[in-house]
Amino acid sequence: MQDSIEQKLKDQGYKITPQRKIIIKAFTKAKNHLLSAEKVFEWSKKHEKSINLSTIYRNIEVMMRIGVLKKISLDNHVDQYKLSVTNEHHHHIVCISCGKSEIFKDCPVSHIENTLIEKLGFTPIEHKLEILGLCQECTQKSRE
Amino acid sequence: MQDSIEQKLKDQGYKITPQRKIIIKAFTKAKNHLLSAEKVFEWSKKHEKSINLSTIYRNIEVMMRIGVLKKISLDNHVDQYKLSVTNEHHHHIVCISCGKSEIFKDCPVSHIENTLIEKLGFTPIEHKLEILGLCQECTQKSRE
DNA sequence: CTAAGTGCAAATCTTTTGCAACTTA
DNA sequence: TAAGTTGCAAAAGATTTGCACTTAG
Repeated sequence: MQDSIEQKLKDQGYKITPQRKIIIKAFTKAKNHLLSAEKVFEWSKKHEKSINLSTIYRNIEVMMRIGVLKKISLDNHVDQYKLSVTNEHHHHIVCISCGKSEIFKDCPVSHIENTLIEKLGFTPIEHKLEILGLCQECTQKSRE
Repeated sequence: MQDSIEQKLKDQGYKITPQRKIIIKAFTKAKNHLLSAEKVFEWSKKHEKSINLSTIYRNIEVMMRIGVLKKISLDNHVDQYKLSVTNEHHHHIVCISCGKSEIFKDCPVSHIENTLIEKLGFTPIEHKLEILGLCQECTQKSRE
C-alpha cells in the first residue's frame, strides 16, 4: 500500500521525500478513518517528525491529483481525506461518532440518472453521496 | 412564500426587520438558484439596500434553524443555500454551468439503507447527495 | 421600554502562496 | 546540479464574534 503509492508518485515524476513518506504512512495507518490536514499534522508531530502544514496541504493536492486520495467535505468547513486505491466508482459511509468510514460500491444513483435525463433534461456529470451514521461498534455503544 | 417565511419567523419569536425582508426576497427571487452569503450581499447592494455581511450570515443561520433554508456545500469552501419549504426528504441536482438547481424527491438512498444495516452493521442517520451536471438549457448550449 | 437585531471592526479558522534554502534523483 | 520540494511567514477567503448603537413590537 505504502509502497504502491510511492511507486505511483515516482511514476508521475514526483520525488519521494521523508515528508511524503510520513504523510502516506499517516493515511495508511488511519485505514478507514478520515483525516484532515490538521490531523495529519498532529499525527506527524506525535509519531514521526513535525511536517509543515503547507507541505501537508501541497502533498494532499498531489495525492489527489494522482488519484490515490479522495476528498470528502462534510458541512463543517474542514476538508477530510482518505486513501482511495480503487478506481471503481464508490461512496463512503462515515461514522459521525468515531470517524470511521467504509466504502460501498453499489451506487444507487446510477439507477436514477436516466430518469433525470428523461424527466428534466438534466445531464448528470458527477455526484456526491455521503451517508452518515453510526458504525457497528458505535451503534453497540449507543445501545449500552 | 415571502410571507409564509416571515410568519414562521414571527411564530418562533423573531422580529421582522427590513434586512430580513431583503434576505428572504433575495432567496425568493433566486428561485432555484443557490446563493452564497456573498451573493446575497451583492444582491442586496444592487437591488435594495446594502446589508452587512455579518447580518446576512446571522440570518442565514436563523433561517436554517427554523428550517426554511438548506445548506449545500460543494467542494469549494463556499457554502451555498436555498429555500426549502417542504419538509419532504429530497435532494438537489445542481447545474455546474449556471448554478440552477432542481429538487428530486425519489431518493435512491433509502432503498439501500437496509442493505447497509445488514451487511455492515452500520446505522444510517442522514445522508448528503448532490448531483452535478448540466441543466436543460446549458446542455443545449454546450451542444451548439 | 427592552429584548432582539444591526453594523462595524477585529478575530478566527482553514487553505493558499511567494520565496529563499535545501534535497532527491 | 537541476528540478522539485520544504519551511516559514504572510496572504487570502469565508465565516464568526464582541460590542456599542439602533429598532421592532
